[in-house]
Amino acid sequence: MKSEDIARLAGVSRSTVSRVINNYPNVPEKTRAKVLKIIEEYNYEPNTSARILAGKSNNTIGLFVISVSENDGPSKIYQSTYYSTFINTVVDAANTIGYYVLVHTIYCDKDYSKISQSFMQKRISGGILVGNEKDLDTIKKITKMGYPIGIVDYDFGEIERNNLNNSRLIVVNSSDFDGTVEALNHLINLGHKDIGIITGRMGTYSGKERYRAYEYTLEENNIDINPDFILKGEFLKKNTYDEVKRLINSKKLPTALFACNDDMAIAAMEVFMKEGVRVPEDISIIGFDDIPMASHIKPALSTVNVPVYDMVTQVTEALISNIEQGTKAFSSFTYPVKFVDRDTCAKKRSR
Amino acid sequence: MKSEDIARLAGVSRSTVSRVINNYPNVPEKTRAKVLKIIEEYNYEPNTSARILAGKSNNTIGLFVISVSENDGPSKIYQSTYYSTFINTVVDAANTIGYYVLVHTIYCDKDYSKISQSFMQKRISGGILVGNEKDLDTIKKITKMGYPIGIVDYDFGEIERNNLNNSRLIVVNSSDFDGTVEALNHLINLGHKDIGIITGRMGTYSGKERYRAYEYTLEENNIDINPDFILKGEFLKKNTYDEVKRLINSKKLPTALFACNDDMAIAAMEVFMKEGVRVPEDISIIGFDDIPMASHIKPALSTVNVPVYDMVTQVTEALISNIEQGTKAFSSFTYPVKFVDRDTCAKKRSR
DNA sequence: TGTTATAGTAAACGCGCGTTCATGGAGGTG
DNA sequence: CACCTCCATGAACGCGCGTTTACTATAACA
Repeated sequence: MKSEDIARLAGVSRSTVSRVINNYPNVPEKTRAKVLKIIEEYNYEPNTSARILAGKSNNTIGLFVISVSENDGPSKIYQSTYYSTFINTVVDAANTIGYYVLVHTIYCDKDYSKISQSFMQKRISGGILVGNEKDLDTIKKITKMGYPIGIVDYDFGEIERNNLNNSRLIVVNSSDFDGTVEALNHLINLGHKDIGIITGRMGTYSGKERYRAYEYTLEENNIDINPDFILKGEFLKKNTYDEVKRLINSKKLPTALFACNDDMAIAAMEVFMKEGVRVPEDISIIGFDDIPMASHIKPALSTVNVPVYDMVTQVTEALISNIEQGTKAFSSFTYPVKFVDRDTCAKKRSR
Repeated sequence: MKSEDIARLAGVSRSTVSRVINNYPNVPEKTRAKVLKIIEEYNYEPNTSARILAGKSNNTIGLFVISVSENDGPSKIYQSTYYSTFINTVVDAANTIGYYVLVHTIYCDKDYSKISQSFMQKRISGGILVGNEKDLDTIKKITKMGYPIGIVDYDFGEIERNNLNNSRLIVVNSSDFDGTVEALNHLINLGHKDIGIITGRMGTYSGKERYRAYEYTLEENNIDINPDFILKGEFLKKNTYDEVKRLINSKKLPTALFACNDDMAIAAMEVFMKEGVRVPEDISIIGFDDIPMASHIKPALSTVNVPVYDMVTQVTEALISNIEQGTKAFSSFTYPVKFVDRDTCAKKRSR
């Protein structure tokens, strides 16, 4: 069933059918109704490929979820729960406005080329980058071709430094620096001075920001940073276990630990509790993100709430708006985060 | 940049370029190399729409996540965590074999038409149905058009009853009946006779199967079913709270409760603990699915593990294999589930 | 050397639709 | 009644690529 068939059945020409489908004004109501009736009757749907080829937008955006290769089989699906919710939100927001979403998983340092490839092959109208390290070269390449992209969690400065101000770029961040400061101040107010950190991936913006805020806050409060208290994490539970074990076996334990995300905070708690270190009596813990599980574990995790849903909806809507209006300027949004105190923080006890 | 440009630059005709791209045998190695060099040099990527229009497969499958409309704003993303992991798994499995995935969210009873629409408009090679109630009419329609679809969790019987045996249909189920029987037998072996259930959505296969197993097992063990102990659930935490509260306020409490999924089990536990009913001392609880959170809450939830990752990977691979081979027969897979006893089951105490 | 098989390639058509341009007819005005 | 305007509509072209067909140069053979 193609538009030609509809035309024949309706006793008009293909052009008229096309005009009806695309809501052209200059077709009389009577003819329009006649054509619409046939379309309805035969369940006709125009072929998207042909439309795109003939110059129409394809109403499809690409979502690129950049994750870390795990190769742990089934566990993979657990690790990525956080990013999974991104997908749902983007799809929902886009579908609502009549856009389709083509989802890709990109593994860091491996298949960034899939991104520009998808743009060129599929002629998608725009893309959204979410997850770990976003490759600057890819971003440059895409924007240079004139395609719009939305990025969740990216360094504004990087945009200016690379003269990307006039690109069709949308960046949505959360105020991670402030959130981290707030969380750490809470620990300091409880009397803690020996405050450790499990860092995130330093190649990501939030990873850098959260660590930067850690250094800043401690310095601001005249607290020396103990290098032994800095655990190198990857935003994953995976290697957190070993790092925390090593911390426990070292000479001195901090009295508080700030983890750069909830997954690592939860992993740390598991190790502590298994090794007989009580939370929060012996050590206070704060996470970041406020994933659903944070409020369900015992003790409930104190953490920093990030409005992921709002951020992702925003980037999706802003992207589509950019697609339709063809804006050629960089725009950005920053969402406030909020420290949520639950049951993993306690006053420092004098030992 | 189109194939004509490549042809000109390589000093050959467009046909030769096409032959190179599509790996036709009858083009000498020298010419092939020359063309490939130009393609590489100019980063040429053939236009997918044009290829599809010219008769090529588009290597894209549609994923239709059927969920329940919530309209709870942000909470929506929490509710759907379970299905979100489906998306990731499908995308990963498909991408690995070189297929793209177009993701749609379908709300029950509302936009089933989006499914067939996507098939006709986008000319996707196949589709996967996941989530709540799958609309039989839609399935009939798609298969009648000759398109293959994979379904996770669907009644085999429905296939035969509707003469869909010769359709390109793939169904992947888990042995929910057996799993439920195993879980309930565990409760019975602990001495429980007053066993309640929070049902799932009865329009889904697993919802029906798990309830059927409940009736079967109790009858098999000569235990009368107390209608007051049957709570009507929807697989969501949402209305579970109220149902459980009502149960607590009624004359008699069961000594064990089987929830048709973990979300509802966890919701029930929350209510019980808030109302001073101890788990598992006062009431034993078992869930279904074994979502990540199940093992993290306190007390850790006893539940039935479903190999979601394997099932979803299977349906994706089977679908793509069907697409490429054009098999015209129904095929099905059933995955075993396994009861996992954690900390929410205890012997029945004599009161 | 003449003939036939063969490999390599170019030209042409079609995929389904959007769009432009030309045409014809209806209605209005002088 | 003649002329012009405007609106409805159909014919034709192009989007980029796959494929079929036909042609040409080369190799193989007698």
